[in-house]
Amino acid sequence: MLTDRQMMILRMIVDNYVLSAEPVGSRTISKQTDLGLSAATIRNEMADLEELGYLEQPHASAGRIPSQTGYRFYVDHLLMGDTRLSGQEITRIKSLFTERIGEMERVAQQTALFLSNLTQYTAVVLGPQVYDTTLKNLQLVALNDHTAVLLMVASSGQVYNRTVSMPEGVSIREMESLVRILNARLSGTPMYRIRSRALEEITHEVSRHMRDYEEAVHLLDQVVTWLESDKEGKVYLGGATNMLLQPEFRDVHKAQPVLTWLERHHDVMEALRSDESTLQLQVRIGGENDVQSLHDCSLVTATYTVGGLPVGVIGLIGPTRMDYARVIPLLGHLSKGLSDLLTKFYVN
Amino acid sequence: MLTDRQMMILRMIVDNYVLSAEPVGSRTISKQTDLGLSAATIRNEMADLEELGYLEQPHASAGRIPSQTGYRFYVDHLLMGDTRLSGQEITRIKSLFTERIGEMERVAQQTALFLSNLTQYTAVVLGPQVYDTTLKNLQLVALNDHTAVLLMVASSGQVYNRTVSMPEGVSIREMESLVRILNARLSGTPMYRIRSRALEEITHEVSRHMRDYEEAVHLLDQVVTWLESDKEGKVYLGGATNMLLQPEFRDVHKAQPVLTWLERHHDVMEALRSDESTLQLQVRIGGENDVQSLHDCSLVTATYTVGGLPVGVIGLIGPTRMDYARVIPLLGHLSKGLSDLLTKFYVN
DNA sequence: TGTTAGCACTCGATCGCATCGAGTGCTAAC
DNA sequence: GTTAGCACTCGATGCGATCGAGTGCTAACA
Repeated sequence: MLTDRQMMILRMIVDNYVLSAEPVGSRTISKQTDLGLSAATIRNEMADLEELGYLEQPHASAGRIPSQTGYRFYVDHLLMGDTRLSGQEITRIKSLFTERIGEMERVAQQTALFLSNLTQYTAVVLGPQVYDTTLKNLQLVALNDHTAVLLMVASSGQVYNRTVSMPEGVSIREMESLVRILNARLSGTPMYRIRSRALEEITHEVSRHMRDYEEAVHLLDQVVTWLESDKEGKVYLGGATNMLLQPEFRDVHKAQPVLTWLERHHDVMEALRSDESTLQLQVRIGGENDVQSLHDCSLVTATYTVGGLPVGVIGLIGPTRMDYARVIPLLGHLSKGLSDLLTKFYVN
Repeated sequence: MLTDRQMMILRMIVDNYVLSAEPVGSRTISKQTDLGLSAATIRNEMADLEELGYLEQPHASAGRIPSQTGYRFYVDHLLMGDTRLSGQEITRIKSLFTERIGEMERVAQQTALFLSNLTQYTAVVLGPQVYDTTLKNLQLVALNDHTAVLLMVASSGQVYNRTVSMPEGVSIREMESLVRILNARLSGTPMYRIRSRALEEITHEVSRHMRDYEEAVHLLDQVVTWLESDKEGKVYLGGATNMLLQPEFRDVHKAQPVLTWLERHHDVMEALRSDESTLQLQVRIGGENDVQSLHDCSLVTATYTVGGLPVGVIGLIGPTRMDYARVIPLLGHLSKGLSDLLTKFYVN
């Protein structure tokens, strides 16, 4: 186990390195500490800390930088209750969520921008995706004789739409009655049960309203398939180019894989969605990330909820040398605020 | 005016430079040309072309690179009918648009990805935005006692939604009847005329259904404001990080402004939307761009239409040294394909 | 036993300098 | 008008000297 002094030194090294991005020397620490310890003493401690695996030396005559385990220890044991947010920042966070809610989309996008502006890191917000949602409403709006828009509102307030063109032999009228039946019979049904209920109860009723039985079944199947299809949540990015501001990514070849990964929204979603079920705030440091491209990054994520159920994730991606002391409480407050806002709106 | 030979040399220099990103020397041209001209002759011509402003020399003992006017001349006079798309590529473009249309969004996003994959440049697609669209349908779907989703379908097939929370003293029922009235009275109305018609004809009818007259007027005003508010089209990017693949942007400080600009979707929209009304394909080379951050880039845009009316823009952003000979016909085909697809669906 | 001053040592960063080579401009000959 | 030849330019590359921040170790000290 580390002595108190070692912890203090480790902590100072991390704090310094986070700020400067340059290896921290013994003199620097010696000067900053108030327990008048000489550089030589610090050096001894630093050598010990390196042996224990908490520090690293980029090269023989350089200062020390925290190792991955060093950061891990810092995050797990040295940050307890250390919130480095100014009162001003906290009120700014709160005021962000006092606005009227407009579209869900806009809230998510704005949260991402806010986070990235405040931190100079890259923010990721996974749009709300509710698993045990039910079907609220289904509508068909005809655009012309052969095209219509199918609208679906979920109980979580999300709206999905797709354009459908009528197959030969099916009129818009028929399609409208199909949708009317579905709406009447299925509204309130959990999404994942839609198919079974549709097949059980509705098929024959639908076919009564349509001339072509084959087409009727086919069309019904298509609509149901769409309804139950994964409405993959969206990914909102803020400040992706902030990555380029970080000294460790000044080399294009370092930055490129990360930025490219960020463009693959599907992968991003997959990577973050896995943290969702544990309601905890998660910190993934460097190699702790499963994603290869993020091995030089850290990823801090928090889950936000509606009525206590996890529905989405907000997160920050930055270099391993991340300002955890700021980022962690920031995400904490923000996910709380977002949860409260959404809960107020979408829970009865 | 340039001689035929000068044009040929200019053309070869551009072609070479586009490929290699390195200044082109006289020997290179001399070898490639079949009219057995020696390097010295080419050198003379190149000196002339430089004096005329079509070429530049990065430094005294280097080869030549095209100047902005050089590119301009190349694009305007040397590319006529020169389509360097393989037959395979053309069929790939066509097949991209034979799929079923799902959501408009997906089409736009996929077009952007397709373009960026095919070119290694950054693709931008402005989602369809129709100006003289009419209101097709308005719906209110209640989520609970105090929250509902307001849906609007435009005649162009686009769907907009927003969450509304009931003010004190207004019930969901009342709101529903308000929306019903609006729907009955306004559907078919051009968007820009909604406010005047709403105020003229509807205000007093609405107030008959609501207890609180003040609230009624206020609510009506809010809904109308939302309806007529700019439904700003969306911006879809593809391969933004492709920018980093280009040698001219290997330096982070060169790439950063462009990538940051691309993140500001509103600015991107503004910059591209201006080209929309001219149905022509537009080429903006380097400094021809109004946007400062794009002074080292070229922007090629094409408009796509529905029923002959411009509704959106697709474009490519790359270094000034862009493969115009490929990019221009590519955008031409693609905008044509997109226009045809959308027209087939959305025009009766 | 823990702390500290002193000192030799290491190693990246920076600078100057020589070298190399692609490519030019110019001149003279064809 | 075209071309061979040649001196010249200038970025790129490589090498060695120098510099300095920071270390590890030893010996002295409290």
